[in-house]
Amino acid sequence: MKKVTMADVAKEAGVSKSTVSQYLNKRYEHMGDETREKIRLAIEKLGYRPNYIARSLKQKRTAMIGIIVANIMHGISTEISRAIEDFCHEHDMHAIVCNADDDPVKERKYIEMLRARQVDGLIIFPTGENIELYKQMEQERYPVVFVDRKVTDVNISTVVVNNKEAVYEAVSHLIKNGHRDIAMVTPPLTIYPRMERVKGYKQALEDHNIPIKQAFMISAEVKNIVNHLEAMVALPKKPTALVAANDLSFFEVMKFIKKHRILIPNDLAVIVFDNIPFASIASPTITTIAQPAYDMGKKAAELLLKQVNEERVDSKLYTFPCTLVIRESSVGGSAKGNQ
Amino acid sequence: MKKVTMADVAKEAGVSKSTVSQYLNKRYEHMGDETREKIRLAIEKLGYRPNYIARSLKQKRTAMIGIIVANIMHGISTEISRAIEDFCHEHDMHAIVCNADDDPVKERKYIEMLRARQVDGLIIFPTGENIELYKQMEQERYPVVFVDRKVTDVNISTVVVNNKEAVYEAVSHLIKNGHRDIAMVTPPLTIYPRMERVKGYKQALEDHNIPIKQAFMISAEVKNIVNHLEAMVALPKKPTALVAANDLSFFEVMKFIKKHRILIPNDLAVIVFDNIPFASIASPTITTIAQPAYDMGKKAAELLLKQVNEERVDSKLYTFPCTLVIRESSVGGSAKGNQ
DNA sequence: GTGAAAGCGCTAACAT
DNA sequence: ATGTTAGCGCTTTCAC
Repeated sequence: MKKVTMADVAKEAGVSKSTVSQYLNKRYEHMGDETREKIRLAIEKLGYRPNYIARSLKQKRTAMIGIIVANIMHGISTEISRAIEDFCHEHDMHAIVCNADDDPVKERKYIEMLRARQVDGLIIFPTGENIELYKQMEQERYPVVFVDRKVTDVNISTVVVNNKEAVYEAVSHLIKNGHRDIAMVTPPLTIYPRMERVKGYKQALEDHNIPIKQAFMISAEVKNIVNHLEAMVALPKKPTALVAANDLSFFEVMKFIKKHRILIPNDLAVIVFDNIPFASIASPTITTIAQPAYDMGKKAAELLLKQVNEERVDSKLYTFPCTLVIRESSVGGSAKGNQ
Repeated sequence: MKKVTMADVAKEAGVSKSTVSQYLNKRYEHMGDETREKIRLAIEKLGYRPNYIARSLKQKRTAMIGIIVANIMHGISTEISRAIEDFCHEHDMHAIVCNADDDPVKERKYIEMLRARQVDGLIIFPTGENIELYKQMEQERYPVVFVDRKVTDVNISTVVVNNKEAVYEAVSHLIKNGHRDIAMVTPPLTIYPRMERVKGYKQALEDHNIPIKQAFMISAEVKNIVNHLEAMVALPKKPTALVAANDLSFFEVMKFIKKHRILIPNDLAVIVFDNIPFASIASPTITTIAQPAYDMGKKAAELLLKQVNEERVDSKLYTFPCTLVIRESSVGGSAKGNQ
């Protein structure tokens, strides 16, 4: 584990450090061809590798950004992160991903850790709880973009989807197919997207003059969802359709469905918010509300890099539309199966 | 985006930089209580955040390690990475993950990029193609651990599973359940684990006096697997059971199964190498060969951190046993379904 | 075209 | 118990 520094290369090549530096930064405009060759040789001979840490210290720029996802278990986080990374690589930047695990304390820790490591900016799927910290970054004009969740009272560029409208469309689709007893399953309504999704659900029912039944509206910790489902199907009137507000709650629904040998879509039509991996290859297929992860990630990265490059960007909300990916076999042509 | 440096804190607190440095490194053994308090106040007042880049330059240690996965699409990579990260965090280190995408050129690029960023060590799921580079790191005594794949001719600590034995066990299980026509599906046999898995398959058949049929042995690029399956079921004698060598080939098998409305396990018993997310909640359930991802990741991280801390570690091969997770409904009690 | 020198923000002897 | 000093490896004026 030897250490070859620029000084060693300079000495070996018989030039000065600054010339080597020029070479490394490909500024060979004013550089003799033979000097250039000497340096190339010296680098190769010594196996020299530049130290980006030292460079960053001087340049005040690491060419790294941080991504803090609220919860890596949500498939959508990974998809968006991948898109961000791709965009970064195209611009010679690197992204480092951290998982806040839905914990504001961890979120704060990661924000501080990444900033201490001098990342050039941050893309955050905010827990929403560290308002003071968000505000401080806003005020310092530190480059930040929020994704997935809107935070009130903070003026930071944000990329989200049209949660409410997308669920509205999905529920309307079910209604159009004859369903009137439609359940919704969601983790606790602590964060913005889930609240929006429930709004869309309620609005759709309302607009079609279907009363909202509290019993069909399950909002509980993931580990308790199955219990609530048990209670729901014990009712005299069972739902014929169900909307899961995200992948995690959907997995619980699947466990339940499997246990009770419920058939999709005959016994129960199912729609999920989120791309479920293999939704299309599983039997039965599952209708999904797909978020445009790639576009969102790309947009977020683009907004961040603009800020990093000191372009003036006024913070606004970018809302992307979801797509209802209808796989008819999962929704059924009618609600008769269960009556 | 102001910049508050240690000097500012020192001035504000009326002490010297070194005292502030001591404070930050929690070496307050020999520090007056009121000095300590003055510094705390100054830091808070100025909103000072230490610059880890500068610290790293001096200390020659970044408290970061790199993970280079061969292909992030393999679920196992993610699982092992998570375990590595957990272990790192317990030891106040951070891990940054890169995806070589099965491309030796990208692998090389990432190795160089991460080393230029001065990561303290590397955990690599090697493509196996950059032998010279591996050897160079070995020779420089740069801390490296390989995971998942053994590389011949390079003396680097490696963590793998007992691929051959695990498949042997799985195939024997099928045979015990009456199957004799057992197919194997795998991506191209370019890398170590796949070759081992096929060896286990062949060995099991041999030991049970079942002739190996070339037609039942599909080894093809993922996108061509479905075509090969089509050809296979067009044969007069179809297999009654199938082993998929990894998750990616399994997904292809699932597409095929769905298209032809093949029932598991009645028409075809299926076993997959790799934990398939939701194998247990999907209908039908799938029997899997589970790799001990957590243990592997932990072991790899442990081996690496030992090297980072300059403990002498002799490079050896650590082989972890897999578990055959039998979900009977997916394997069937007999092979009669298809005859 | 190339070199000398002054830092970037921090740590770690060594003084005091 | 606190301050002084000399770098870490690189970039970047500014001379020559």
